[in-house]
Amino acid sequence: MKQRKTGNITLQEVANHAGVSKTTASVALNGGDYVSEETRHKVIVAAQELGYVYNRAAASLRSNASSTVGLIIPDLDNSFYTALLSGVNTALNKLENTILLGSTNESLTVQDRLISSMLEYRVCGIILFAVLGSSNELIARIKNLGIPVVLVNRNFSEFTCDYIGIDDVLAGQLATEHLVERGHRRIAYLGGTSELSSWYKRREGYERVLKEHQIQIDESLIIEGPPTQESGYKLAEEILKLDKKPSGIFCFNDVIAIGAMMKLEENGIIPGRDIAIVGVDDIPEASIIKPKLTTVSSYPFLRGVKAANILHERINGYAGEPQSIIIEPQLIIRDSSNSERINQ
Amino acid sequence: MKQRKTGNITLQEVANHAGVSKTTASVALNGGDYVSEETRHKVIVAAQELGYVYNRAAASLRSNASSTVGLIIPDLDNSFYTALLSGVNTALNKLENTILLGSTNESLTVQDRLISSMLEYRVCGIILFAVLGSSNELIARIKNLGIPVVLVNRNFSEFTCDYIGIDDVLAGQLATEHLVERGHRRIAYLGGTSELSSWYKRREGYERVLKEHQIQIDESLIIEGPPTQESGYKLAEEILKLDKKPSGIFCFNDVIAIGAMMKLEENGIIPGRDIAIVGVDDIPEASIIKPKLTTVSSYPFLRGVKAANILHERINGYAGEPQSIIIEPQLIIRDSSNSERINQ
DNA sequence: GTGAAAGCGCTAACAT
DNA sequence: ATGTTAGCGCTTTCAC
Repeated sequence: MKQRKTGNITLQEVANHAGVSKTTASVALNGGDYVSEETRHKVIVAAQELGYVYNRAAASLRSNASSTVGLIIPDLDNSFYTALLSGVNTALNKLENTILLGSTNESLTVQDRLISSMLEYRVCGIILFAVLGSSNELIARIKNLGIPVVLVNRNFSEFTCDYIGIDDVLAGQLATEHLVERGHRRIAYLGGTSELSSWYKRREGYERVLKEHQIQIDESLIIEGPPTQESGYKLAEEILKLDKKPSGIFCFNDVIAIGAMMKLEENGIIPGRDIAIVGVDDIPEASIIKPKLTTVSSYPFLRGVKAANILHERINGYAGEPQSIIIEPQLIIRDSSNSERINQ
Repeated sequence: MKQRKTGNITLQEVANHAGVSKTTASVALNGGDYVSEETRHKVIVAAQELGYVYNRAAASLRSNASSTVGLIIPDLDNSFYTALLSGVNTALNKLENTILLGSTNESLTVQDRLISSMLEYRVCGIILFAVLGSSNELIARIKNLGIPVVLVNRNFSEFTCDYIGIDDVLAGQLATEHLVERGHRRIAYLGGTSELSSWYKRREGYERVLKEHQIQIDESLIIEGPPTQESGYKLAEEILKLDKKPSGIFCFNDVIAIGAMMKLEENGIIPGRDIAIVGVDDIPEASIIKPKLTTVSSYPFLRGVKAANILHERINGYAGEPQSIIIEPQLIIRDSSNSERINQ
C-alpha cells in the first residue's frame, strides 16, 4: 500500500548548491519579498539543476496549513454528482487547491471513514453531500477541529454550517404548475423518500399548487422510493398498477424520471404523448433522452462552483454567520411534458 | 488559500494520557505486534477521550511513504472519464487509498501543473489519461522520482510504462464488420484525430474489414475531429454535405456518435432507420439515447479498476517488466444500427 | 513489551 | 537581504 521513496533532493541541498541558507532558499522559492532577484534566480536555477521537488508534507507539518480540499459525494455513477464535482473542480483549480475525492455510495460507514481520513490529511476544508441519516455530531466533529464545512444538500438548521442548495418548495411548485397549466389534474409525485428534507419541500410546493387549483391531494399518487434510476424504473410499475392513473408525473429528480420513462415506454405509454413527465436537476442526460426531459434545473455545476467559493472564504478566515445560499431553480420546458391528454 | 489550524492533540499527549511512551502509543495505534492488548486498549481509549486525530503529513514525512494516488483525466464532463474515475475509486477504496483528483481539460499546461502538484504531495502513484501532445519526458520525470505511473490511454511504446487499454484494431473491426453484415458498403469513420494512436488503430481495423469485403476505401468518408459531443454534432454536417452519403457511420467514440445522431435527426435523417450508427466505449448515455446506441464497449469502469490494481502492485514493489493489459472490446448491438437500407 | 533519542524536510522567529 | 536556531508530529532505530 505504501511506498518508500528514495533520497529526494531537499531544500538544504538546493541551498548548498546555490550557496545560500535554507531559509533564503525557502523564501526565494515561495516568492517571498525579502530576497534579491539575483539570489532568487540563483536558487531557482539550483532547484532546477538538482531536480528539486517541494515536499508539501513537510511544509504542511511545519506551517500547519494545507491547500487540499476534501469533497465527499454519494455516487460517482450519477451525473448529478459528477456535475457537482466538475463545478467544484473548476472553481478549485482557479484557487490552486487540490481535491481529495471520496464517494460514499450512500453508506454512513463509508462516509465516516472518508471524513476521518480527510481529517487525518488535514484538509483545509470539506464540501459534503451528506448521506441519508448523517448526524449533526458528524459535522460538529469536523467544525470542532476548526475545519470549515460546506453542505451541498441538507440544511441541518439546528446548527451552524454553510449551506448551498436550491429552493425546493419552488422547484415543486414550478414543476407542478407547469403540469397543471397543461391541463393535468391527476399528478403523481414520484420517488425520493421522506427522509430527505428536499423531498418534503418539493412535496410542499407540489401540494401548494394543487390546492391553489382546487385539486384534491391523492395520497396514492405520492410514491416514495430511492432517488436512483433503477428505483424510478421500479416505481413506475406502481403507477401502472394504479386504478386511476395520473396523466402527469412530477419526479423527485431526473434519474428517477429517466428510469420511469423507460418503464412506461416498455408498457406502451409514451412519455410526452400519453403522459407528461417533469424531473428536477437538469442533468446532461435530460437533453439526450427522448423525449427530451422537461425539468427544473437545480444547477449542480453552479452549486459546486459556489460551494467551493464559500469554502474558500471560510478558509481565508471569514467568520461571519453561516450562510445559506439558495439558488432559484428554473423550469426548462422540453418535450416530455408535451402531453395534454388527460387519462381517465 | 491556506488555513492555520489550532492546537491539535498530538501523539505525545495521547501517550502521556495513557501513561506510556510516544513509541508505544504509535505502535499501539497502528496495530503493531509488540504491544500487549492491555496497553493497546489504554492507548486507544486515551486517543478517543482526547479526540486525537492522526497527522498523516507528519507520518508521511517521517516514514517517507504515502497512500494517496493521483488520478489525472482530461474532462469531468465526459462520462467516459467519470466512469473510469468511478472504477479507480472503487478499486482504491478497497485498498484504503485516497484519490487526489485532477482534470486537465485537455491542456498540456494544466496537466504539467497537476503532475507537479501531485509530485509535491508525494503521491504513491499516478494514473494518467494523458492529453494530446504529452511527451515522453513527462512520464520519465515521474518515473525517475520512483513513482509508478499507469497510463490509461496511450501506450508510449518507446519507454517503459504500465498501460491498460483496449484492442483498438479489434474495436474498429467489430464495429465495421457489424455494419458490413447489415449490408452497408459506404461506411464513414467519424471523429477522432490522427494524433491519437487509438484513432489509427481503429482506422486500421476499419480498413481491414473493408478490404476483406472488397470495399473500396473512400478517404472522403474518413472525417477527423475532436472526440467530443459538440464535435460529433459539427462533423455530422460534413456527412450531410457529401454527394455520396454513407449509409453507416462508425464513430470514433460514443460522445461523437451522440452528437452526430442529434445533428442527423435535426435534418430528418433518423438514426437506426435511415442511417446506421455505431460508437465505441459504451458510456451510460449509450443506452439512454434513442435509438439506443450500438457500440463497442471499451469498459471504462473496468479499466479504472484494473489501472488501480496494477498501480497497487507497483506500489508494493513489483518490479517486473511493464505490462500492457489489453482488454478485448465487445460489440453491443442496440438500435442505432438497425437500418439496413443503403442510401445511394 | 516498552522507552529514549534522533531526525524526516520544511518554515517561523529571531538575529544580524 | 540573509543566516541561525528551533521545532512541527510522527516513525524508526536501538537499547533495555
